[in-house]
Amino acid sequence: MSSANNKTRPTPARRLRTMHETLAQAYGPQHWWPAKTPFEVILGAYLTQNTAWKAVERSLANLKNAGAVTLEGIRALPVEKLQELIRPSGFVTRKAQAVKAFVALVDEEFRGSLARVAATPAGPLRTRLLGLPGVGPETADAILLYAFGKAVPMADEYLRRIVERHRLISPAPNHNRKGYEALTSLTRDAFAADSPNRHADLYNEFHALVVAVGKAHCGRTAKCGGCPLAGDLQRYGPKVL
DNA sequence: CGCCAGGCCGTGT
DNA sequence: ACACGGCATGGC
Repeated sequence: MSSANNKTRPTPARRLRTMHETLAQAYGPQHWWPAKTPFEVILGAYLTQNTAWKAVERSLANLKNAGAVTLEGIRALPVEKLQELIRPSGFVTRKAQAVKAFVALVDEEFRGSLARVAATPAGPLRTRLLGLPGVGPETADAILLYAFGKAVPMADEYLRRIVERHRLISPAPNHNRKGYEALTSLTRDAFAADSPNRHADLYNEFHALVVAVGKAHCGRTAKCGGCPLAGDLQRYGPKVL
């Protein structure tokens, strides 16, 4: 046997489901995504790529002042002006072009209607989004889940760290596409026993809680002191990193 | 003043 | 397939 308590150790999916409850107790309802409209969610999803949310807030404030938190607002904006407005969140060349490309997709393939985009089934829509420049799996899933309410689990750097540090999955290949899918697959498994009509809400809340705990405790170096999940790690994990 | 943030992409092996 | 830098900017 590899360890003394193998028999009583829950499956990784079970542990993750329990961690969701622990986080929900610790942090309460998160009311995600922090945005008023689906399009604002989408803009935030682009802008927050490898960027602190605080910086995204300043960019969104700039866009609001310019009346550009709408499809038509972005359409009317020259890319140079768009770059200027989103400058606080960095990677402006790429992000401005990427946002323009999203609007172009809506215009050219959905006749300018975000509602028509939202009405598209999650699978095909995910493929379309992944075909856009500046949209990887996480951005695509954030849009599907938080802008359009699809029952799509999402993962991020924080979840990867939590899952790795708690040894829920093997040390794993770094960062690549396969690693991301392992995380979303594990998340699906974690909530598989829950009613399907609750999955969208559960995925929504779970990721929001992961970010909440992640910001406080799951930086590049772990800050496990005071972490609500420390008990789980102590009980089942080999050691705190 | 360095490190880093709610990733993605191109290039090299 | 997978590792590795670069990408821009501002907070702490």
